[in-house]
Amino acid sequence: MTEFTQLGLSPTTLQAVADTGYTTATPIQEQAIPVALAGRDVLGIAQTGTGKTAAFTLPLVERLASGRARARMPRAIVLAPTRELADQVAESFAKYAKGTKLSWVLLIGGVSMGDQVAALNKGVDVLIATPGRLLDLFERGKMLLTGVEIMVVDEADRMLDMGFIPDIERIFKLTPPRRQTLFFSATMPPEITRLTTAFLKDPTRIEASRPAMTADTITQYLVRIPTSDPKAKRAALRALIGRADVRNGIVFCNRKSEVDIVAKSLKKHGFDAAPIHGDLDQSHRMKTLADFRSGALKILVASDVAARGLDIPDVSHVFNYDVSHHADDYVHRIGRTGRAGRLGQAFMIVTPADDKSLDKVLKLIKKEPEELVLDGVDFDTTKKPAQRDDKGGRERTGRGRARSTDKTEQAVAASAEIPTEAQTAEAPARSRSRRKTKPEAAPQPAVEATLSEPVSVDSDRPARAEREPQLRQSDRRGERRPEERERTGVKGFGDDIPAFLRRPVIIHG
DNA sequence: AAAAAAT
Repeated sequence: MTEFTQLGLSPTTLQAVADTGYTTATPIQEQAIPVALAGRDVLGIAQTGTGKTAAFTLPLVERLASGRARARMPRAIVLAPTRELADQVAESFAKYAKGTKLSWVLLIGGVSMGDQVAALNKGVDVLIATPGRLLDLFERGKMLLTGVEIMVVDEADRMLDMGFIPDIERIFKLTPPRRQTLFFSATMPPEITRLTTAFLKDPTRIEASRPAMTADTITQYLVRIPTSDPKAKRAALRALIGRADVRNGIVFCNRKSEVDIVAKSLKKHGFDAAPIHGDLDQSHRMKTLADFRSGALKILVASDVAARGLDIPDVSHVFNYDVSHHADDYVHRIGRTGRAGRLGQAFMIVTPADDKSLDKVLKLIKKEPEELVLDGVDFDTTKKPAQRDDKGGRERTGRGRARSTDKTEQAVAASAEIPTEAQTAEAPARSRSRRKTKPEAAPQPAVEATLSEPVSVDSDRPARAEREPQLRQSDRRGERRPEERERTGVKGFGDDIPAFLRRPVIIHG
């Protein structure tokens, strides 16, 4: 166990760390911080949740604290793949740089350039950016990158997935070769290796990967349904979400349009749900995420924008409404639960059309998720309501036993019952696709241990720090619209980034 | 089959 005090940080920085309540450094922090403080390049192989963000923010603050930026000449760049991730880095700066005179600005798309340009003109030490907006501003002549002393690349493999590598390469070339580079990636595909070979100088390689695939704090379940009918899938989803032990959760869909539909449907059925994906405007995305973090929103319906990296405190459940087409996305999705040693559950709704994607997922996770049978959910959406066998409540997929799919309450109530082995053994809905997985693996009795009293969203949630972050030099928004700093439910703030983005958030990596 | 990110 290494304390932050042993890492060579200055008293000012240590005070900022102490103010966050952290005392012990994570492995990646322990290894990366001394190397970065010494001015050397770092190649960090680390996932989200390892303390990565602080591992580069702290040395950055420390090394830049003494100097001062000139107009349009930033001294450091942090590149992140998504706007939300960039914002999280900014939150990290708000915490760790508060004892210094450092200034920084968030350069992301979806918000007006005015404030960003003004900050650049005034002179800002650190650019925290997504590649597109950074290059856009550069091309407009709003900055020079020849004064960059340190460049940080976060989640490089995800940037690769998103086609950002040419942009990253270009930004590298715009900065002086003698800069220090801190480069982070969860995996090292060849293209990323090539990049590090080209742009890092004798880097210290630090690996702090978490246990390879899926954490064993996550229990994975698989729910097979006999049809791809969206109505049936939504009915199954409601049955799962309605379970008593769902404190909060994320529902992942493969398409943005599906995210909207599912969120709307859930709301219609009385669930506290809201959508998030890349087509929603930035302020809306931020607000939804803030609500979800604070516990004001229970169910987040998301595209893969929320699969990785986002600093969402532990959720109790992840629901894969669609099976990911890419297996690694599945791993990232379910990694939103079971964090920090807590227990989490992940469910995957599988239709016959998903066999191919499912195979890839199963191969990657090298596990056989338990098959959960939804009692009392009718998947035959073509038939009229019929009587329900309340005594047993055990008929399953109702191929011939139709009930209306909108009888959510029935579905939910029934699904909370624990299927017995006898019941799971011959679920008719499964027979068709089970051969795709290991046929010899007997289905397990599912989720027995997980049923519990209903838990309110707000219970057992730590009180959020009330401390208002300091007004920064670059926080022109705050200067101009001070009233927004007080509120969290800001609507219609247009191009301004609202104050809730500035509140303290749990730090991770 | 998709999502993300500059507009």
